[in-house]
Amino acid sequence: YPINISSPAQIAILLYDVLGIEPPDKSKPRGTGEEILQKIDHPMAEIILEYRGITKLLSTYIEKMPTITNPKTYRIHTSFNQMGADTGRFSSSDPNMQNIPSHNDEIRKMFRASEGHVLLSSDYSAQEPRLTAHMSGDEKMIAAYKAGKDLYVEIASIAYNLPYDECKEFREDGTRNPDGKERRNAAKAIVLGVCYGKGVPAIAEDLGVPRKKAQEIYDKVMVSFPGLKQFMEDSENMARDYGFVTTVWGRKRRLPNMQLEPYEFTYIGGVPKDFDPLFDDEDEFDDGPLEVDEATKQRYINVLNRTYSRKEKEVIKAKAKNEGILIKDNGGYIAEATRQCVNSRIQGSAADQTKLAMILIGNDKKLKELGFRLLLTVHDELIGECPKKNAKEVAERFAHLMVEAAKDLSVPSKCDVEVTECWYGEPLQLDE
DNA sequence: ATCATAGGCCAC
DNA sequence: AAACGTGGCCTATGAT
Ligand SMILES: [Mn+2]
Ligand SMILES: [Mn+2]
Repeated sequence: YPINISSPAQIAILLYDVLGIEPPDKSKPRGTGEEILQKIDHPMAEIILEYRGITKLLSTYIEKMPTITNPKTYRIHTSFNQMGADTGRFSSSDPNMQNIPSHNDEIRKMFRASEGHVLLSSDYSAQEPRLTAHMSGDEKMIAAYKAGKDLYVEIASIAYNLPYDECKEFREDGTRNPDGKERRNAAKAIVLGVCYGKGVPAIAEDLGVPRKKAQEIYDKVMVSFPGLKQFMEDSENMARDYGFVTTVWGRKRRLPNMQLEPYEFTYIGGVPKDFDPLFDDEDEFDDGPLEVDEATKQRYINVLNRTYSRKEKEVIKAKAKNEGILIKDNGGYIAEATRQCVNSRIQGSAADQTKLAMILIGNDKKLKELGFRLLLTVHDELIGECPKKNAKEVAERFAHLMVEAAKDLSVPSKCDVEVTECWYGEPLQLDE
């Protein structure tokens, strides 16, 4: 029988039914995602992965772009959606120019500066961690950035109890240190994971270390940077109290789910199971459904809070249903909102900074005189073009204004500028 | 044809 | 036993 290799459903039939392979991830018994296929030791899994990789690039980028270029200018015109993301970030669509593969030599060559011009791309270095350091006020984090240190290296050295230099990718003499790189990567994964609300088990999985080891590192990071832990708790409390969180520059993100009750109770049918209108002397029924009384709610809440297993919770809910009471569990929504609290403040502050930089750059007379024009924003990065001869002057001004966008913070900002012919291409030398 | 959803995957 | 945040676009699939 022919099968469609582009159909996840048909691939699942092939792998799990026809070939009888055991699903590596029990929570996704029919999954065919990249991580799952990598764990399957069968030539078919490898072939599917290869096919996916190629067709993704082919359909989304290589075949798509030529069909939407302006026939006269050969330019592509994207839409930047000012309110595209709830955090304050732009989104980009039709086409999305914020997810062009950056590690693929073939695709990046597609985008070039116009004749006689160069592309300038300036990327904030560690934008989000720096803003996290600022917002948290954590002395050690701030000190690390003030001293021009690499925070991830700093954290690795604390977590592993090793000198700073043992946690760097490169040694003083310029030779590589694979152990150092691994330590730094682990620290980076943990800091980012913490900021995004990742749990310890998932961090362990990422790092390929036992859960216990991941927990150790996690705890050490939290103890070493008390301001960070406080910042996370403050962010959650802000959202619980006010229903929103704010960024460094005052942008709000509403998170109403933080104010949900963990459980909501309603009578199925609007009245208790034993409700008898003939013997009910209160007229509450006319005003809508009856509310479950506090004592009953509390009884269920006490039982529910005694267990952490989803299965047992389901049993309790089923029992309640049998007694005519519907229990809505908001735990999942609250957990999600709790992760969004911290992340939104960080991501939103970064978006603010980048947008402020865009305003400074768009209003700058000098850049205008030098023929510079902003083309794209990719969250922590701005891309523009200018005449080749002005490249050096523009590059300096460009980066300066991006740093200037956040000048009164407790940590410095830093930008890396690249001047290229093609997007992500080989850096050009800037003479004169 | 157009729309909605799911699974999957690209970016930061 | 535990979803890591923010997006958009691809194909498949089933409904209108
Ligand atoms: Mn960056
Ligand atoms: Mn970037």
